[in-house]
Amino acid sequence: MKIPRPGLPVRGSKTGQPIMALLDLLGRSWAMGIIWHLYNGPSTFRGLQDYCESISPNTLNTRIKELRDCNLIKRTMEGYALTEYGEELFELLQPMGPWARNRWTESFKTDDPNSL
Amino acid sequence: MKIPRPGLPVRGSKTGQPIMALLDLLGRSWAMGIIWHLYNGPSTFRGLQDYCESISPNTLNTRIKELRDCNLIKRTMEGYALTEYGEELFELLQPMGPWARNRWTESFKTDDPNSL
DNA sequence: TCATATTGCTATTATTTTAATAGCAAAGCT
DNA sequence: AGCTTTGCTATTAAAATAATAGCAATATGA
Repeated sequence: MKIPRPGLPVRGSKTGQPIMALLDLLGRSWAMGIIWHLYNGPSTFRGLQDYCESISPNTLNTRIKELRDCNLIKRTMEGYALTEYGEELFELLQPMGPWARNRWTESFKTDDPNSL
Repeated sequence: MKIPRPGLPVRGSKTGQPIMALLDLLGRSWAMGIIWHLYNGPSTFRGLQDYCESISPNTLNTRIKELRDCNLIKRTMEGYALTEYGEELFELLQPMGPWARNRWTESFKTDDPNSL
């Protein structure tokens, strides 16, 4: 699949708006999970495989390549790690954790249809 | 594909941590794009099709169903719209727009390998 | 009332992604 | 020399998505 880049057309958007390219990139299987995991520290290829319980090496490889090409992760001596950009992005994603745990989970418990 | 739910195992995570379920849901083609678009206001099925330039009706349908089941969007008389939860989630996603435009785009212009 | 348009959707087929599995070369122990 | 770890590639199978056509229900307009 074509690697998205801000400024170039991507899957579903001919304008190349940076946000569309970013959503395309992050909306691929495991992309956000990899970023999420790497915030805990560098991880080897096989460490990532273990974390993403059902990813295939092909897919992981592809995703790694894409994320590297897009400046979000890099190789280090301890394995793959977030770049400074990757860390910034993670910090934007981070609030989703508490929101999912607290608010979103709660939405499944409501029987009041008006609240949706 | 199985619809993710906080507390149940999802693609790639047996623990069912809410964040994993959320990342699974959002990491499907067009899911974030649909949420992004609907923040501008309600949109019909065909309006969404136009927005997602290359989505197929099957996929759009599936995605709509998933997002509805997960309490992020709903049907209204003016078309599909974000629920209160969907709006909250969008607001968490929103900062990615400026970041993509300003910081991320900039990362592609750098020739200094040390900055990555 | 008859045609036309819009909407939400299904069906079918083709293409693209992803998963499952095996395995290999290089490097580092022991 | 044998064993492990690491980062992959190759092959095949399954699943997701796209492309395209089209339908039933409701509205609109002449």
